[in-house]
Amino acid sequence: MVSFSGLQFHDRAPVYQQIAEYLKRQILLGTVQDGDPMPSRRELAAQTGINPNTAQKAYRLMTEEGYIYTDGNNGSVVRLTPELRAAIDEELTRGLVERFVEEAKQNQLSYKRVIALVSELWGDE
Amino acid sequence: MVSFSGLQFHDRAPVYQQIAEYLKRQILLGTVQDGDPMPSRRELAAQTGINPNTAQKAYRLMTEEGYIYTDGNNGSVVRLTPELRAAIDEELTRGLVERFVEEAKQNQLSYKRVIALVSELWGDE
DNA sequence: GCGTGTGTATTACGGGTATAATACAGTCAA
DNA sequence: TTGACTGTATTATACCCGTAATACACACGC
Repeated sequence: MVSFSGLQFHDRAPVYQQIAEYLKRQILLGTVQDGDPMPSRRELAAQTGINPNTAQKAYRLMTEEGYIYTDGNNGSVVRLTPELRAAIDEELTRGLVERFVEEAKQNQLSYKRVIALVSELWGDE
Repeated sequence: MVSFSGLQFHDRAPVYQQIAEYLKRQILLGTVQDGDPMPSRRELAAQTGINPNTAQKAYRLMTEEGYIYTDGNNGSVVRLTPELRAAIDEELTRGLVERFVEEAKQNQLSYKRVIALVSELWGDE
């Protein structure tokens, strides 16, 4: 059963999008695999403290994007193909860095300074 | 006269916030300096194709943040102190990188991979 | 059968954002 | 003085987001 107990919301994106993104992260981490059952709408809502309607909206989004499917009354299940996994990696990894680089350039930051700041702010490693 | 003709809006933030951020970028670039006159609300609205009320909202935000002040009926003027400039740099530079690093860590990206991706996607330089 | 849980749908409300249409008072040049 | 511009304010509408309260049909175990 896919768990959303570790999900912490922020206010920079709609809640239902954050839920979908959380699932994608779990997929990339290998925590969630093809065929894994999703909690019910009401259970997810209870886990995360949101409204069941918002949970339903998240499931609709994930269904539209192809990451889950719903079998009648038996709940929803994760669907994962190599293509979907590649799409997630593209969005969460390259897409993240692409948006950052674009914004950094828009702010006229130099490559050198960006690298220095990333190194400084990364902390350990 | 401060110009907003180069401003291109996106939909990830309210328009009035994007206007304020654009001014801050111009300040960091040195294009805008202390005492520079701002266009009128209606002129900014015409320049950028937005509603004068939204422009007014942006001016109110910039006034509250201290980057402009309004002299009665004579229009608004940019105010720039070393403290304000430092605050802008903190927000637009360090803040940007901080949010990126946080999100990258949340997605379990390694420091090494992030640096590699930034280098790859940066292009020239 | 009955209760519980399931997915799904509808309606309503509040808040934030943006637009739209005005309105008013002040300034200033013609 | 008149007209055009200025900043400022108000009201209305519309959309998205999230919550809230229901409602319905279906499936399953007791």
